[in-house]
Amino acid sequence: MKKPNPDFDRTMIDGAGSLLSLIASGTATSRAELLDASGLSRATVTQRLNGLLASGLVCETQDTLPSGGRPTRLLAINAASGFVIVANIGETHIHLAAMDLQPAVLAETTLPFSITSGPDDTLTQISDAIAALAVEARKTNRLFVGIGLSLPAPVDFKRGCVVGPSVLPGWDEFDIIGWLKNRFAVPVYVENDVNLMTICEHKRRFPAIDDMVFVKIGTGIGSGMIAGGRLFRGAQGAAGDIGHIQFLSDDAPLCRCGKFGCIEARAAGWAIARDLSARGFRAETARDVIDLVDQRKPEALMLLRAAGRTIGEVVSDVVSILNPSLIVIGGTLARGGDLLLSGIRELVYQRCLPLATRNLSIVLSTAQEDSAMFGAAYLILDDLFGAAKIDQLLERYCNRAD
Amino acid sequence: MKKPNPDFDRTMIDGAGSLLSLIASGTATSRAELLDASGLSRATVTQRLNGLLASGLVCETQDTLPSGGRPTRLLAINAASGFVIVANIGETHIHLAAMDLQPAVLAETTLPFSITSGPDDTLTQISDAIAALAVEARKTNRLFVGIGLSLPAPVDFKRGCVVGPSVLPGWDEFDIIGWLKNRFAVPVYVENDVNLMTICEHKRRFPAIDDMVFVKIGTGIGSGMIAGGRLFRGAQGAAGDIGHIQFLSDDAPLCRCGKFGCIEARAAGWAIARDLSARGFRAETARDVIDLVDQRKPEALMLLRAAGRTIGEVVSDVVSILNPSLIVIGGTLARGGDLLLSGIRELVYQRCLPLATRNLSIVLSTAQEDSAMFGAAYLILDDLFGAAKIDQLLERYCNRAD
DNA sequence: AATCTTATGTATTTTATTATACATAATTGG
DNA sequence: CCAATTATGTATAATAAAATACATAAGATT
Repeated sequence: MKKPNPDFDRTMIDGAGSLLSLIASGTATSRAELLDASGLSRATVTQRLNGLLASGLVCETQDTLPSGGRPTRLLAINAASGFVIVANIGETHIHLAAMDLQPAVLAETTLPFSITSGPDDTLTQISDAIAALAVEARKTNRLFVGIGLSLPAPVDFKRGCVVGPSVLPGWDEFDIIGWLKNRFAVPVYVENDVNLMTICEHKRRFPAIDDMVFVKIGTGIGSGMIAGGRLFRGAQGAAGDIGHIQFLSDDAPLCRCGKFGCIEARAAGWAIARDLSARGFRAETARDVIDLVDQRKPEALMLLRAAGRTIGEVVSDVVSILNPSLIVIGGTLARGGDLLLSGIRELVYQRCLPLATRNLSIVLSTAQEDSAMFGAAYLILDDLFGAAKIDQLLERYCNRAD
Repeated sequence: MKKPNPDFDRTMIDGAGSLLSLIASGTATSRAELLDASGLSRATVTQRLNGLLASGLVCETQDTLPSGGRPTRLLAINAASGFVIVANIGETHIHLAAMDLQPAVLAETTLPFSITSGPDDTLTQISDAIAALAVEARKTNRLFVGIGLSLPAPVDFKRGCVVGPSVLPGWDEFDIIGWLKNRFAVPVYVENDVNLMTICEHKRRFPAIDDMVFVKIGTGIGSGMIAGGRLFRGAQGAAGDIGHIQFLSDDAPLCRCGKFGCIEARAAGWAIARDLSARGFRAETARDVIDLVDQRKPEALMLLRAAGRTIGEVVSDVVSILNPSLIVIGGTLARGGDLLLSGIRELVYQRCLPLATRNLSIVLSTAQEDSAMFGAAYLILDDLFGAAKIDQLLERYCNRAD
């Protein structure tokens, strides 16, 4: 494999990190904007930008901006210059993908997975798959920039471990970042799947919105929050864990957490499936519920609508507390569409103060199955191309080019 | 009045803003730390720091740090070099204070106030009082750095106005910042009183805690949130407005907002006073309630305990959603101490997942009446001495020194 | 008091960046 | 095709900051 540019010398991109960050974040997409945003002089910007262009990390796009005179050439991160590998641990499978810096999928794999597997076995399997994907991705002379892992459990993002008892027995406090860094010399990120879906939804559809909440209603119920434009994780990474908010009533059902009356036990996929089973239907998962809804079974329609109202109670609490400008409803049950949404809207507009709902939208997610994986890619790229870490990344690009 | 230092020349502090910010934020308190934190060279730091010292803005403290050799001289913002004026609009009075940069009170005034006064009249009164305080404070040759206004209503911080219907009729959308800037050529900040109390509690007692919630339980109920070390305001500045979160029951009382079952109608000062009145006591305000509690009237004790549990229901929702590491309970009813606290703790530990309560503390506020005013001062100083605005502030110091 | 240690200031050289001015490039509109 | 217009690169002088090395300060230790 040839190097992308043999005339490349590492001194050419000394100090170019800030420019790279500006381009990556979309703050500056042209030379003129770069001059403005960086505060550097024309000569310096030209010199450093040439370094970045020679390194292959940055490229000029096809498009130009007409300006009345010579058109402005637009700059962008060269998506082909690197790749990330993300893995999403689901309830029955692990999906892995190598993605370029767009991020767009380059290659994928799926592994079988049992929730009872310990972290060591699972991470060994994942590592092998990562290694295979990396070999593939490297064939096009890309730099391996990072690994992202999505888990269906509360995650302490900074420490990179699952915290608290969860659906993943044996993972509590296990040092995932340490384990993976031992095998791969790249930055490793671990995050909860709902948080990653939140990031994906925010980056893709609502990048301009600073305060939003994503609610995932699938087999379980969870949420992620964007506060001031950034994911809000709370003290232990448990922020947004709304599934086990309770409200009591005469018929409060038993939740899988051991308490009575949690909204999960009232409105999550498994709870609706339970209620449908009691009425003689065959239903176990959120998907079964949606299948029955699609068949227009009246009982399923009724239960989903009721679930919407139940969830609406909690969403209205969230709105009162956080005052977001957008609520996005996702997860398998969100395929129920307006059936679910109307109940949520009903309760929110009934319960919240006018001030909080004045500019509030409540919409359905358009995210696909793979949104957690894209979220992981966004998370990695935003962090690595951010001002704080960009110089380390540049360093790694240089070492490769040697 | 003499200038603090006649040998002062504005070119001496060119570029010294970043150093000033580092000192103000406490990031660097010595020359060595300044060198480290700024990344500048020894010569540059010496030169700019000398400028700051000559300007009177920065001073060396009495204390030095023993180091084995020559002791390290510590640096600090010279609290005497400037002043802010803050005003707190309460239900019956407006308190004003001039404060130095510590912040510590230099002079105070109180004005009578009626909630029905319109913004124009009120601001005229406030302005006159500010002008008088400013004359006083300027006698010691200080620079007037900013004005802060605390309001008992939801505030859109960026726009500087009250939003939504509130206890302040006629103030909705009134441009307070514009009005005051018209009269005083200094930065003006407007914020909700509970948010300011939150800032005060955070800065004074828990500066190291990144995620906390302050709950004010007085005549009404409100809260403020620190998320990631910063005040979280939400989309319209209504974040933390938890007083009107409802939960239904057979005996849901009517709230002053017009809905049934809000926690305010169940557990705020006015609601307890209402219940005590129904039992033949004379009680109207939160203070009346606390007086009866102090007299150990069983009915008052019982109602306060019950209020604790009611508030605990909402606080447990807040904990589930935000995962803070600290809850601070303040406001007049917080004088009820453990009587109130135990009910809150009981519900939170009962309802929240162990992960969320593992490292959670729930404590009483120690804040005094004036905490909103100190909060306002902290808000002003943190913003003006922050990296983003420090150069403007320096500019103003220079113009004065001319 | 002499010595050690760490803090702090300063002079000098070297390097990096800016400012300025100008040259060149790539369009649009006539 | 030409002029107008805006984008972009580059040479040069001027400036700011860093690096280096050394000098001095102020306490602790002996």
